[in-house]
Amino acid sequence: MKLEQAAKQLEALGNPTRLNLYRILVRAGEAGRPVGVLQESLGIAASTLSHHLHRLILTGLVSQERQATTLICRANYPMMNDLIGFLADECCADAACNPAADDAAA
Amino acid sequence: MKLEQAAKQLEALGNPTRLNLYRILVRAGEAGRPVGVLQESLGIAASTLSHHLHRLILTGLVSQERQATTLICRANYPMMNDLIGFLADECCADAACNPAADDAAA
DNA sequence: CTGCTATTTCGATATTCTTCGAAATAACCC
DNA sequence: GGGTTATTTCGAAGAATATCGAAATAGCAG
Repeated sequence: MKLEQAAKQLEALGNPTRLNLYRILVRAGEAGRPVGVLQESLGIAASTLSHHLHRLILTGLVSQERQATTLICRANYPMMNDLIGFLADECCADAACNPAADDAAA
Repeated sequence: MKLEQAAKQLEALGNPTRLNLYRILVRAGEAGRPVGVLQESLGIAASTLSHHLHRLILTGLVSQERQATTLICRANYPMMNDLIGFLADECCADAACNPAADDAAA
């Protein structure tokens, strides 16, 4: 079941607009970014941005928090780390790129 | 430009069938797997598998080598490591998930 | 409650993806 | 060359995606 989730997250990041968006959020750190600021940064229609944000939120890669009328978006770092961990585990599971992982692969 | 390539690779992995396929290849290690074996493992039409393999090959995540009539497919580990590196760099660029990366982010 | 700003939802369109079977190609054996 | 197995390319159908503008909602200020 983990594979399905990983695929969804990878798919979410596998679109240039969303990857760019996600990168901005990652670099924004804890402060996050309001939707409006993201829209100006990306130069796309508000509805398009909303659509992409929704997809990222569905996979758990991004979270939102209301502050009055504006919505602050933040990257969900633990989720990203899980995803990187999944890829790394697959990659090194059979010691192909890291001989030291041999034992763990069993 | 790196972002475009990363997005393409993430998109390639962001499909359950392809992610599964890629995982099999990753776990197969240096030995790789013939296309026919992959087809049986995945239980999909040969033409469908060929299509997915083509996409993975286009992104550089998978390579092929002929051995007589069969084609051996292998995961391209360095490419995977690059991709993981890209994600990790974005993730830790602003020290949000790893305080020690502060300096590198400047 | 009225108005204002921020954001989402709706509806629509063009593009891309996924999947398959049938036919074509590749490499070998005899 | 003829036959056999392995794999790809072709052609097509249905589903999903990306994008936008217009209209609807959310939250606050008076």
